[in-house]
Amino acid sequence: MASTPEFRVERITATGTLTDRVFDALTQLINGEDFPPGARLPSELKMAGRFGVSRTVIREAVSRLKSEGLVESRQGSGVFVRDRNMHAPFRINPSIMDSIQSVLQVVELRMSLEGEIAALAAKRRTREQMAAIKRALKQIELDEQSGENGVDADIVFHRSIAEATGNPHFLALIEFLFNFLTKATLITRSYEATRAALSQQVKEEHQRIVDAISRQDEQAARTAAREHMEGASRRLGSVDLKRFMAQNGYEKVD
Amino acid sequence: MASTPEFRVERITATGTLTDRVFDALTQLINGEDFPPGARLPSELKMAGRFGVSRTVIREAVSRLKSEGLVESRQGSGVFVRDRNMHAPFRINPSIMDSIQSVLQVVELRMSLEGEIAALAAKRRTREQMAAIKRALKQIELDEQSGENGVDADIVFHRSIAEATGNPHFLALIEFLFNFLTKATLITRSYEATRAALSQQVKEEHQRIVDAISRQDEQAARTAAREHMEGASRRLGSVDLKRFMAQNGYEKVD
DNA sequence: CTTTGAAAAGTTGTCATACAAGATTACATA
DNA sequence: TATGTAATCTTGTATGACAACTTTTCAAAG
Repeated sequence: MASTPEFRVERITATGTLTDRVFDALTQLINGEDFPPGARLPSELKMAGRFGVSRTVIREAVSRLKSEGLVESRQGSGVFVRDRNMHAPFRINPSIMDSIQSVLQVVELRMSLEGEIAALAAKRRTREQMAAIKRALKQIELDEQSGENGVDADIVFHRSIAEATGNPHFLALIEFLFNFLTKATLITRSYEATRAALSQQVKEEHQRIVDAISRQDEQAARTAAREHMEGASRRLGSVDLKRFMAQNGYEKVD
Repeated sequence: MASTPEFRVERITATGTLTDRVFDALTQLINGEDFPPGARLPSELKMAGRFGVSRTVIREAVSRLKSEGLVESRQGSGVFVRDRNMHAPFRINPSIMDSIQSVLQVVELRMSLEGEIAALAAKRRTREQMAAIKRALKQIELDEQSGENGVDADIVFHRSIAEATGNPHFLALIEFLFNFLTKATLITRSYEATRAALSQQVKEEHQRIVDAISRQDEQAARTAAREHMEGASRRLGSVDLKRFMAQNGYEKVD
């Protein structure tokens, strides 16, 4: 019975399209106290009035809120804040990828996962999955010999292991993290390519993972994967990531 | 110099608003071969013509594509498919949460993380963070005594541990997973509440985690957290999740 | 023939208006 | 008081217009 709560039109972002700004403002209001879960947003017409924009802009902003899972709209009734639930996606703000430390934090997340993934893969892999893993490992060598940078093959390799867990969420999450780390990985590999010794090191790390999974030794697989990741992290830390990112068109901080 | 590639208007979803359908169709086209990264989508006017809808609908669909990180638009120039990068969010389709197995897969993901989180927390926690963890543990007991279901306090507890890792991504990811598992957790706790022995069991599991973190024993923390999660998983598996979800208004499969 | 520069055309961003479709509210009537 | 229907409100969609910006075209200058 309570009427639509009043809300402050505060702090409209100064940059970007009007839709961007309204979206940001509404996101703030929803994440704040102004519109708790279940609350109804003011009508599009009212919001247009308050924000001083057209209904078109409001609708596009709301459309994005829907996409983010923050609200849901019911024709004839209104737009309602979703009950803080399972529709909100997991995001990593790309603009944080501007420091070595930030990248390493994502690497650390991946590292944690790779260990568990390897262990689960060791426990559950089928014969077919094992074959796929070995194929992927072989492909890495082939790529190396033919002068490819090896990133794609590397991703296929780790993905084949994630698939062997039998849990699709591991695969999905790993792929998501790859999106962030692809370029960083490329760094490492190309860096390594200039040093045969290091490349050999990586090869051995890979082989240890595969062997452990092959003989279904959970603990060894976890350890091998973790060591591989730690090695990657160490190698990554030794290049000037910041300069690399600038050269490769990474986005600036907002 | 190549002209805008032709595209098939295929398989427009049969349900939902026009915006939903166009969004789905465009998503398919982008994920397929039709619009590779870097490609420019046809102009909004052309798409409106092809799909047989107004430009309004196209714009709202594109607005959602932007929100998903699939495309970016440049005024005066066009809408371009982003090259596979870091803007795509990680999602778990809520509609898969309809079977016990699916829920357990998410639980397994969380389980893997909790172990690593506990280990990292043991390694890095500050004195302040340790105090926060102990406060959170105490709050769980208080809530239990005052008859609360304890879910909120439980979340705060695990969150305080994730914070102690010093890596914000762990916290963000754990919170994301909580969104899926909150109700499932509630199940377990309320189930446990009816059995003092089980509740005691959980209390001991919690205590072991805290102790290990307190004395900065990485391995013990990992083991304790993993055992706690395995226990939760076991307890979760023993209730009729499907019926519970139906009673608690979980969404139906689309 | 090449370069230059400005007009023309194309595209996204924003506004305004209108009506359709569904939901809610108000109110007259039984 | 209960009921059903009209009035009203809200979101969904369509259309037309113009602003802001980019790309293309093409004629004039060198």
